[in-house]
Amino acid sequence: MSAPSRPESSARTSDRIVQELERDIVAGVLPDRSPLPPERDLMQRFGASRTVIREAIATLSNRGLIESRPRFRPIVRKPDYETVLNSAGEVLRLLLRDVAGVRNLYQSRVFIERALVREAALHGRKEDIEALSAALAANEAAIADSQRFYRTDIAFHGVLYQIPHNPIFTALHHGYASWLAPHWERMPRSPERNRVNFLAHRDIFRAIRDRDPDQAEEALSNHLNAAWEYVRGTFGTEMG
Amino acid sequence: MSAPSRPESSARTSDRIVQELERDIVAGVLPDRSPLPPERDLMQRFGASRTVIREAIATLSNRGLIESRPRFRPIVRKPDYETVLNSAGEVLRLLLRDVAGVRNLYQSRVFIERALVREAALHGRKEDIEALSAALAANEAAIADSQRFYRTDIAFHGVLYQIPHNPIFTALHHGYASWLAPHWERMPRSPERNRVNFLAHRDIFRAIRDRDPDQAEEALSNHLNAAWEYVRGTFGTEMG
DNA sequence: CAGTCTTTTTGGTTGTACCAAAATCGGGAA
DNA sequence: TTCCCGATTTTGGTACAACCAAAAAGACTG
Repeated sequence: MSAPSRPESSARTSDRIVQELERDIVAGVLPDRSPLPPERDLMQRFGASRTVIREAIATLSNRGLIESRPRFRPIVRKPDYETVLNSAGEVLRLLLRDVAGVRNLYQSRVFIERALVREAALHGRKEDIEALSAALAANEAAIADSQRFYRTDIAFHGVLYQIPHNPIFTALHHGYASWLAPHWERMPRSPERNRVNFLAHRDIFRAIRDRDPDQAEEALSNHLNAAWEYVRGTFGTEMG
Repeated sequence: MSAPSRPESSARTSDRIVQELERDIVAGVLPDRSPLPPERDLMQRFGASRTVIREAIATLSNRGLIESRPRFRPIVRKPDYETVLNSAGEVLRLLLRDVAGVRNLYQSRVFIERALVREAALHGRKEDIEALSAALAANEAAIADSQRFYRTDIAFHGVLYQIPHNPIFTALHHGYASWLAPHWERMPRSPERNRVNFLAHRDIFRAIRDRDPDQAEEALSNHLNAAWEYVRGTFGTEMG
């Protein structure tokens, strides 16, 4: 176990190149947002064929360390937590084709947010509460405009993810939003429905403001579970 | 916004092949654990050059949909949540080179586990409590053997991640274990230290068994924060 | 039937070549 | 001079042919 159980036959040239370029990117030798050197330059630098170089580039692209639109020079992207979640998302999407996958993901979201509202109620700073209050106001102001309401809805929940001041949660929020979006966007919307959601948000906010974690958690649970029930119908077949 | 904002110049042949192979893998046409067809077969099937085929294979490999050891036939891997977390992990590792990254990750773990022990205390079933009890016993039995203690330690925490019965958390536990392992393994160990950790586990377990979520959460916080303080010293420089 | 040796298959890599689109350059028009 | 447009160069996308070494498969022998 403790032995280096990875013979790790790193005999693949492209892997070496990937590693080296990764180093350069995180170290800033290849600055963020700058274009990657041309493939023909890289093959000279690494003494490898273009095939190998392109393989390395493809790997970096899949990792999210470079943005490569089809006919353009790849752009270097210094990795952050968004990058991490994005690369996970590409595979995750395959698991969201059936309802079970969506349910698992949504359940995890509810679980996280329950903890987040507790955290907000117990340790949220004054600025956090104010940010929440502002997001709530924006949410209310958008009730008539379902398109805008959707965005302020996401933003309200987003504030919760910022309270721990941990970039992982910020990224996670964006992840949830983008992964669930395709399923959520087909949910029928209306000012009445928006109003219901706004009121739920208000309940959550008030519980947090009043420093009542149990109440906050319950309000959030009710809100998200109701939303789930609401979208259930939009799925094709049955579900658990 | 609502317009298909993705011109998505799908001019890349390999992308099409990737998609098609992905379909085959999730649909089971290419069974899990079976070897991928030889590259030369694939180039005939898709009417593309080997260059393109290999690019597609590289992409699938990076996504975790096939396991490709250097000189062997790639093995098809039907994606699950482990796959998702693994592919995230490859990028995440780059962010764990500095202490801030490790701290962020560890903080998130503490946050999750605090919620998990609450959940266990409030809604854990009898079997869950029993599993926890068994893991605790194994943990105690391994106090003298630091190597084995480490494993039972991870296993004890792992039980917590299984209580929500959501495969995402199971995968997340494996993720945390493997991502943090390189930093944790350099922590000095001793039977005395193991005993301290075991007692902390026992406190957590008792609080859960007694259905006291607040107590469970606090016991877990103490345990994990103490562990963090303990490994702080093993890092090179200062930290926040 | 087991174990060993030979042949075939297959992945890893290189090199070259061609095309089309992007980036660059340069000259002419305003 | 400045700006715009067209010609030229650069660069990414794809294809084909070939070679090597290791793996897999098959044949052969004890």
